[in-house]
Amino acid sequence: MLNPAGQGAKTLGQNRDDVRQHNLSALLRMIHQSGTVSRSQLATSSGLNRSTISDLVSELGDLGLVYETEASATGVGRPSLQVSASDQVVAFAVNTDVDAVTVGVVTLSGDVIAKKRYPTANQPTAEKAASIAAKLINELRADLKAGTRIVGVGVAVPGQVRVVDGVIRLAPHLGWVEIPFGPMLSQLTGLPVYADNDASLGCVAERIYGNAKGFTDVVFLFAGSGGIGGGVVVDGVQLRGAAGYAGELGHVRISDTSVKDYSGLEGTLESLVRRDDLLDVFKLYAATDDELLVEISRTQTAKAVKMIESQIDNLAAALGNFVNIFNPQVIILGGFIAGLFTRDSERLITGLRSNSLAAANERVIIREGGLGSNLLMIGAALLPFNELTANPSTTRLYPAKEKATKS
Amino acid sequence: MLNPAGQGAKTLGQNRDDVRQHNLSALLRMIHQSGTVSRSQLATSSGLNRSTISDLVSELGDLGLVYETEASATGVGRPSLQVSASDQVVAFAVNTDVDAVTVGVVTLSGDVIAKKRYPTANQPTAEKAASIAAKLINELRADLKAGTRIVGVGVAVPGQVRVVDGVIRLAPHLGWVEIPFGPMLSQLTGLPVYADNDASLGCVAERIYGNAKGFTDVVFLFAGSGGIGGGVVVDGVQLRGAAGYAGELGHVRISDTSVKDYSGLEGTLESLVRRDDLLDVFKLYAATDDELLVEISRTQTAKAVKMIESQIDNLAAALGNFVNIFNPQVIILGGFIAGLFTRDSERLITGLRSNSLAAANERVIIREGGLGSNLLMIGAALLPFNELTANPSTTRLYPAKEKATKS
DNA sequence: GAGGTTTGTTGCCTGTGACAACATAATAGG
DNA sequence: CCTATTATGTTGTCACAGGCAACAAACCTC
Repeated sequence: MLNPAGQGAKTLGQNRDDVRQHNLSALLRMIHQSGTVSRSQLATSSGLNRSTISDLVSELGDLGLVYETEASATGVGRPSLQVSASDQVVAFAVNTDVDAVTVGVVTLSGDVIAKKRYPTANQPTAEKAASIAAKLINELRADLKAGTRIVGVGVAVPGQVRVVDGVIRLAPHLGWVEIPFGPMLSQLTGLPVYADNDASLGCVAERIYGNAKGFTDVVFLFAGSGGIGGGVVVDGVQLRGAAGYAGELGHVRISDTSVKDYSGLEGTLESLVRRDDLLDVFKLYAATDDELLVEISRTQTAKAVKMIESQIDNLAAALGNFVNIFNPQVIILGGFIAGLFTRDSERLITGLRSNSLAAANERVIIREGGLGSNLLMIGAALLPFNELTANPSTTRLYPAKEKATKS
Repeated sequence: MLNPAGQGAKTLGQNRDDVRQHNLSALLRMIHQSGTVSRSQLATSSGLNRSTISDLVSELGDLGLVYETEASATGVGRPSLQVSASDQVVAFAVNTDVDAVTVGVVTLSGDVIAKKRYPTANQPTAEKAASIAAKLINELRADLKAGTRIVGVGVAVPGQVRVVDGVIRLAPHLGWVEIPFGPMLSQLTGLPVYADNDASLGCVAERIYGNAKGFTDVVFLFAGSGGIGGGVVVDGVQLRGAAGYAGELGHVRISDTSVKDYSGLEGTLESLVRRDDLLDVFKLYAATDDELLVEISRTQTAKAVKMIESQIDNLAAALGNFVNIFNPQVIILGGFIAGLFTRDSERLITGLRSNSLAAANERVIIREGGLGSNLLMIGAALLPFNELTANPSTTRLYPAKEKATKS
């Protein structure tokens, strides 16, 4: 069919062929997002006929993307076949951070089956990071079971990424400017590489697998050692903006102060809610996220309490803005700001209410993230998987071993 | 076909029937948005075959929604038939404001063919406003040419509207709280009534007919006597949020000050960029928008200049936030803030740049709105027209005259 | 007026999903 | 244990939408 012109249209493709592709894509997406679904469930939630589902699923099976198993009977009637996403189809997930490059292997069924972290002394240069990532990918690729097929590589970057071509425009903590990271890594690995902002990917991951599962309007805020990043899902679709830089929620100005954040902007959320400030009052010079969370939850020092309260108030002001702007169903907090929320959720909620319109804030749910340390692996892998689910029958897959070897 | 599950999916409708409906809808939307298009243009931009276009357009013609005219030849080859949206199909547009209720008649072809303004002494109650609107609608309906068919009524409200059922949750300037305005007006007129926030509708109108035409990512900011409203289009789709309250850009906090806006929120854009403050320094007690714009552009008083500069700086801070959040292609300014922009565009742009990330702001275009006083009429009429374009063959149309009368 | 070009029209064809009938596998109840 | 009921998978047929090719029509250029 044909996309509605002007309204979110990209291509106005033809019709006859596209119906089939569209339905294949929709089914594969459902299966991917659920991991395992029964055929009958696919039929009811898609509205397609049983016979059509049968036909489409078998085509996905022929493509090696899904497989069917007989279900243990659960109720009256003939038990429906269970359709599962293949775990023979994988994507590599890459996260380039200040202190390490991490690469994981994620299956289409949603599991992180391998992960390697390569610590770096200081911020690596982009060339260094790319070669580390390529090395880890090749190692992990060699360890894959024979028959495994690779969709591609997804990269989660703490900075602004031009999504169309994988160029990193600016990653302040890494000191990277205008780096064609996607093409570089693609050349080194021979695989298609997709890149996006880390927090945006985290948001989508939380929406599909985490604590925002089932919601269509999500605001995600993640605070790490490298400042505060954000991601937004609007009506089930990731907010990207004209060039893919949308969702920079940490750099939203909420105050007149001239304190600068890591990107040089004044009075922003990121400049006022700082991990380092907390470490200072706790007199810690370095700490893991877990240690910091413990400290936030138990401290009673007047000075520390005051700092925490001030950060909660600033966070509340920013969240109020996001509620006015997006009217989300759920706000997901990750990193140490989740600790601020659990420390004094009432203060945060009160502050949020006083900074936003009642109509918009009355039903908002605030939650911690649910994916923990696998967040960015799962998020980054969604990039190649989205390519696959969009075009199930035409996306090229790559073999586990580059050259034929006896195994 | 089938909407991609989870990704912006509402209903997962069937397939076979829907293709036709979908294509009809897409064509009608193209025709509606362009006013007049050639068949060959429809074919190329939709990707459908000539013969299919012919078939679909003739069906739209049978439905009385479009008509074809022979084109004057423009180049080589047989001239393509021009397809135009019917001006026999109309919608009523209603705007309830502090000092008046305005009702217009807008054709599917995009023209405002009639408009009546009914001034009110103070803020009207909702009942009063509904009965005025109904009275004006009935008067305008009686004047319609025989054969005209009515799609419905669209209402633009300065406040938060629950879009699904047309309930006005809060319209601070009007003093309305929890008013089922849509159902009220529907009962009085016997027509389907749709309602939405005025600025959101203005944004969509500017995108389709005004200075944001052709862009997919738009931020719209409108400042009137009743504060500052906003609307956003993301990837060609209006930002609505979970319940339809999204886009309240005027209530975004950008400062620590405790100045309150009309909704009681502190330090927001609306509290800092105020029409009344400008009137004060100009020593005007009341002024039309045009008078105010003239004053803004020509004043040289030190006090007034300072006020204008301060407002520009605050506006720039807010726009910087929106650029970081949405990464839009274009920002449209309406009302007196458009005057701030033309007064000193350089200051505004400099301020915007210092408040946003370079990657996101480097290509942003700032413009005034292009629809003038018809903005809200065109915007409100889009609500019923969207219903029609979504379901061209099933939407019920209403006759101009309620009862058969000899004419 | 002839040739080239673009578009509308017509009849036929293909692919896709719906549908109905039947087969299969479970539960429920006696 | 057998039958009735329910829900699902499978198969063959059918309807329908859009593609396609051939032809006709309307324009331009020379």
